[in-house]
Amino acid sequence: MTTNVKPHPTPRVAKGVRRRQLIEATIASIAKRGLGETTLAHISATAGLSQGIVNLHFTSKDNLLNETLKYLRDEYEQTWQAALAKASDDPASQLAALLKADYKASVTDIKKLAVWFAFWGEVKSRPTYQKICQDRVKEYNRVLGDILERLIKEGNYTNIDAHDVTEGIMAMADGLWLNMLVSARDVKRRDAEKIMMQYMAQTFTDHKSYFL
Amino acid sequence: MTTNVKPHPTPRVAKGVRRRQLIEATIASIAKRGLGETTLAHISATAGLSQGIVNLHFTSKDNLLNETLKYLRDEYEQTWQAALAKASDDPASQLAALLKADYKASVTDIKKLAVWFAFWGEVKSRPTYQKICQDRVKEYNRVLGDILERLIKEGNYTNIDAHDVTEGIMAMADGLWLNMLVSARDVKRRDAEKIMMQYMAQTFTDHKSYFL
Amino acid sequence: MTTNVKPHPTPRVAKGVRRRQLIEATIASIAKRGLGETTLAHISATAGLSQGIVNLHFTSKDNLLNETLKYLRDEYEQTWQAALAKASDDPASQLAALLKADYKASVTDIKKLAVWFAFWGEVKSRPTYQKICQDRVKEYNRVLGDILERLIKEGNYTNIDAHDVTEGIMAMADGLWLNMLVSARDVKRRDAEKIMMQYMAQTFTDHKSYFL
Amino acid sequence: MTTNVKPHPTPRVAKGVRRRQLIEATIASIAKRGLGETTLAHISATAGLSQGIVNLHFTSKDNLLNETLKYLRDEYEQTWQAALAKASDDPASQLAALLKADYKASVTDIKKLAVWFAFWGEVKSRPTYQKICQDRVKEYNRVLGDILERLIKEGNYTNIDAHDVTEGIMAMADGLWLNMLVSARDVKRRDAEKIMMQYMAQTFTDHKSYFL
DNA sequence: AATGAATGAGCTTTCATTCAT
DNA sequence: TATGAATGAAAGCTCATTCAT
Repeated sequence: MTTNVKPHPTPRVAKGVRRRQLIEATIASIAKRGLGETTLAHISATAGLSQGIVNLHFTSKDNLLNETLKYLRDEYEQTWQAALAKASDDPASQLAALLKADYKASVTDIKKLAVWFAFWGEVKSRPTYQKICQDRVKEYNRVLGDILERLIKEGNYTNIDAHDVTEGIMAMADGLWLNMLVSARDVKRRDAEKIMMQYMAQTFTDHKSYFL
Repeated sequence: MTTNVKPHPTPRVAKGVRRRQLIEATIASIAKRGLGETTLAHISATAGLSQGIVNLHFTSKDNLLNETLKYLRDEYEQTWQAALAKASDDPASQLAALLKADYKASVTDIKKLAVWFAFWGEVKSRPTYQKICQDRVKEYNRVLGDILERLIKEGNYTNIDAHDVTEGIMAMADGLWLNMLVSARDVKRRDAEKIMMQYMAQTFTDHKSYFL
Repeated sequence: MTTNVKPHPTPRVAKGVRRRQLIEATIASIAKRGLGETTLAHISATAGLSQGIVNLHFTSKDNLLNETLKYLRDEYEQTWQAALAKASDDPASQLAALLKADYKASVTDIKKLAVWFAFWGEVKSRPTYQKICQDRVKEYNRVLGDILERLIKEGNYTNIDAHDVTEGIMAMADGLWLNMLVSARDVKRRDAEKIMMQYMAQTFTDHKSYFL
Repeated sequence: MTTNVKPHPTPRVAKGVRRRQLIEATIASIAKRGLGETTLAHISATAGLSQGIVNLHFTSKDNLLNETLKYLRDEYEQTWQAALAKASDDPASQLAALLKADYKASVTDIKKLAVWFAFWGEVKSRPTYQKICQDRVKEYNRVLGDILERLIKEGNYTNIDAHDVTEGIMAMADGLWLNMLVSARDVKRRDAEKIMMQYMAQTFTDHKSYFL
């Protein structure tokens, strides 16, 4: 007469904890398999939980993916804002601090890059993703633009257009991420940072020392 | 055994023509719906052909996607090589011609950008895609590197590292593509070109006139 | 992502019960339509369950068919072993009991015969089927051979070769099954048994009474 | 300017020749892959001809399979009738000749056995197959029955029922074929013949010498 | 007579979602 | 809350059949 006992009566945890656990399982699964091959079964298995768990906590897969993207966006924002808070007030220092934040280990984590690009790949056909991805960039763009304007004014860089350089920087930053993802070429974290800093040094020649 | 089937009115065309037709339908469908939502039914319907047609000509969906990616890679290569062939021999002209090729209408076609990013999004988990994407970049990288080395030597830009600038340019180029795709910001084709050209002008100050 | 789905009223039962239900639906479908025309849709409909149910419980159609064949093999083995257990110890009684077991209603059930032959028809090209079919026969062959040896020794049937008669019996048994399946001729259950018993009576003339 | 020339302008042959060629390709394919896995593509490839060829000559796959089964039936009938024609007139000789014909190499060809069983496996659900298979047996059954009746009368085997022995023989014959097909046990051609002959020797004890 | 590209119904399989436990 | 058996729409792929060449 064997008394049948559940092996793991999964402990109850706070709602937020479970949600974060599932979001992180989602990131892990997308990084491993790609967005297209990621199923709810993979995600719940990665989290060590049961089939139905995602629908319980997120209602639908679509919603989980949206929340995952938002989570990454927020995490990214917090990272650069923290870096900025620590820097001195002068624009060159702030610029260097802001840009270097992109090459912290936690940001260039290849798993997270893979997830970013997975979502970018669907942006065109998924307005929700597009919205979230634009949000990621909007505030960053504004802050970066302000810093550049101050730097241009203070440094008297009369022939430099703040807006264009903002776009140039952001483009190069994204492109360096892509290279880290796709490339067999040796664009590693510190290389990427160096390339970006040289761009700045060549652009703001009188503030070279801040970047190199 | 299976069932009766009605006649078919489709005109016969050469095998290569049909394959290209299907590849183009694939690109159209990915651009419209995303890679994840693109089905063989969509593709064959877009091509105005029957369900089984893809398996007939490409054996499997996977194979069709690989061939589509290769097609884009080859087309891209032909575009920049043609642009280069038309330019004069001096490195600054060649550099300008090479980089500007990225902003021809046929290249920045938003549909094709969407497809590129759709594939990049799966690169991490699909070795075949990674291979093809690396191929796209390899030759370009070599040619760009050579031009930069010549320019640096001729122009006596002693403090510029050819390799780093190569990577910087390629990163910015990809990033500008991404911005064109994701952005609601007004990074349009000519803006993107302008941003890139200013990067060059600031880097190779003595050859400004070649870029602006 | 995929689609909305309505509730489901099916009562929960133990896994083993569901598996057996599906195996029996498989047998019914093969008997009705043949192996070649049996689809998972038929099987699940016969079981009164949904499309996906077979893959849920058996992973693949192939696996379901293998398990179905094993189920028949085991059931057959249990039948003749039970018959043998009930018989007295002397070899002639055991022989009669063993052979008569083949003509019990549950064994000659035309549905099951149809399934056996359906699988035999694929044996040559399906090693898994061949393996299972050989298993069915191996133990039976050994037990029958032992009984015959004892009978030959006790009865002093010096000119009879146990091995050959074993094969002869088994061949005739299978052939009678085939005749029951194919034939419009009146080879029914009791006829088949009579034919087999006469073969035995003619072979073991001094033990006639055990068979007739 | 390459003139495009068809590699093999398939030679035209008489209709009957092409049909037989396709039937033999069918047999080869069923023996190799089983009935369930045999496609028209396999068959036409085996015959070295084009896709549409079967429908051209046989209208449908179903019809081709029916014709294949008839072909085997006719071939079998011709074999045993030829053997009978060569034997002397006395019933024991005729019986021996008739039964031994089943173990000629051309009949026990494992490929053909595989095909027989493939069709038998579908007999229950395919009335057409059943009809043809019954035809195979009907005439044989009549002839064998006649021979046995003559032998019983001449030999004064008062306790032997011709009809039952007919069925017994036919069953054993089919069963031996099955064993040859399924078995890893060493039931080879000559073994099978020996087993059958011993059955006869034990049944018609006064004519032993005709069988052993 | 022969070819083989094209068709499309039908198959197996996958998987987001539901809900009784 | 959490589970996981059950669902069923939708996917990729197969293949008998058709027919312009």
